[in-house]
Amino acid sequence: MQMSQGVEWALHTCLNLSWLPPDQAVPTGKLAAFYELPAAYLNKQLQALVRAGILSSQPGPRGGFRLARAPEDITLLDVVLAIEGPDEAFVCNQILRHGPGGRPEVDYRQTCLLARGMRRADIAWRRELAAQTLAEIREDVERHFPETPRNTRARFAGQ
Amino acid sequence: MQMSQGVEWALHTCLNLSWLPPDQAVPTGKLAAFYELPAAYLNKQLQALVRAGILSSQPGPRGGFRLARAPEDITLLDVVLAIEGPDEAFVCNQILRHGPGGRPEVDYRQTCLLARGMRRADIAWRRELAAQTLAEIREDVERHFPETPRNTRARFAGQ
DNA sequence: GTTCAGATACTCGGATAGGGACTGTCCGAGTCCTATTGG
DNA sequence: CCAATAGGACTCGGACAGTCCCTATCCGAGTATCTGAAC
Repeated sequence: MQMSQGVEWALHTCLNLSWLPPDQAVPTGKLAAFYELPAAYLNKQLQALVRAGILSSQPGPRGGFRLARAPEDITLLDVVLAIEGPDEAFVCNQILRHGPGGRPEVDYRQTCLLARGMRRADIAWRRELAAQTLAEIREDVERHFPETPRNTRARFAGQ
Repeated sequence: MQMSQGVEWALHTCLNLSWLPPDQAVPTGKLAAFYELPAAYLNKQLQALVRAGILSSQPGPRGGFRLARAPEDITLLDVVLAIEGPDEAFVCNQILRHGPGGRPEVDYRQTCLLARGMRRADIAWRRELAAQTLAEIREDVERHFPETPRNTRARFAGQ
């Protein structure tokens, strides 16, 4: 099991956008050049973020992507779910239905205690991701690396 | 991101084995027939459990698989890691290294605050899985479905 | 000088190929059981 | 009757194809800007 690397791209890109003025749109090319990523593929991830309501897009000259809402209202879980989809990692295929005494009308995704145990872990994972907003991460970065905001703005302002 | 369905097979199989006397070995064919699973593919998953020290195998007639240690010493995390591998879901590819001011000698898997946030969630997930032992799950099942142990034993004893 | 229309260049969005991992299957190495034969 | 041996059947373990999703790319639809001319 391995998460798509698009998650990493999306997280860093959203964090970079959080340092820019809210009305500044950045096109895919500049966002990709920041980390030397393939622009067309990054664009695909950004589309998913737009569909999730995390980014807003604008076509044409002076167009690009910007944050659709405040960094305080964007959690790590929001970004991860936008890229990876809403389904949880462990999917219960209800093999108990094919076992001895299996009833077709029972929803074993709810009753199976193993599925419930896996769900408990998934909930803990989501709770931890939902507890971290983009604004908090940004503050942490500014505390540890004070020059990052200025460098980021300069990189996107240049040209 | 979706977990291999072999995890579900492995979990249920280990749980079934926990109801049998510790010296009873069950071959792949019977374990697969219990849930109508493809025997050869289930065997592949059981091999992984043997390599992880969760099951022990014995070839030849009267051979098969049995739990290698007590259900109290087998956690859900042990089974999941045996099938899925030890790596965590989010892998930090250190794209900060290719960004402005990226240093080749820095290990960004440790310093990147986004990677750290994702790691926090992964740790919470593993902590929750490690907190549930196979023995506790077994007791829960016996409490909710008292006839399950007898049915399981009968199914494996029959023939 | 101002305004309007056309052309242009730029950007997003979805549709289109390629590769790796999960899924599924098969056959060989090793082991235990059993039947037979000789004492 | 007992023991040894040879054969057979059974099981695990790793090696071999098929399929789906992630990766990567390209081109068309739409929009803001710029230029030029007309008023």
